[in-house]
Amino acid sequence: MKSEPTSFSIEDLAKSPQQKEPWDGVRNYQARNFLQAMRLDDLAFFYHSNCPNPGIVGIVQIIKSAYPDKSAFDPSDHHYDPKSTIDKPRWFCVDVKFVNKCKHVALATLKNQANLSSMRLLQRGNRLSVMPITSEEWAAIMKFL
DNA sequence: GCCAACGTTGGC
DNA sequence: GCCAACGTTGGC
Repeated sequence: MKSEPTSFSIEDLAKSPQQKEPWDGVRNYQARNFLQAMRLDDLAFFYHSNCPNPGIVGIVQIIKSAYPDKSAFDPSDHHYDPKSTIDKPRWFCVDVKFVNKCKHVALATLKNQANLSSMRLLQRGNRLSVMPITSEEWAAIMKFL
């Protein structure tokens, strides 16, 4: 799960009440589908994007599976989408809980790993803010921590 | 700030 | 349905 640290960082999540937040504002169909594929208690890496040192910075846990994203209903919200209604919600979010901050694993480090070359995060033109990871990739990255 | 990649919009 | 225009993402 990717976030720009200037808008929401792993530190922000750690400082949140009960260290949990809805992961809302996702407005891409493919990313939405990945959110909906998440299951209660799944773990995810928290990735800092669009910053001086992009990379994995921590681990979060899904503590509530996909439910309608209220920010799409709010006209004053930056992520408002009039095409998403309470009766027919188009966008969804999950709740994530802070698990830990980990050693920073830089994007460059991930790119240097031969066994991670097929990682979705590393594919050309990837722009999804939420994406799946294989158990093999997860295990390989855990060895850095 | 630049630029490549990609998604969305809307005219036709 | 095609495609140009535009907006966004995100590494560098």
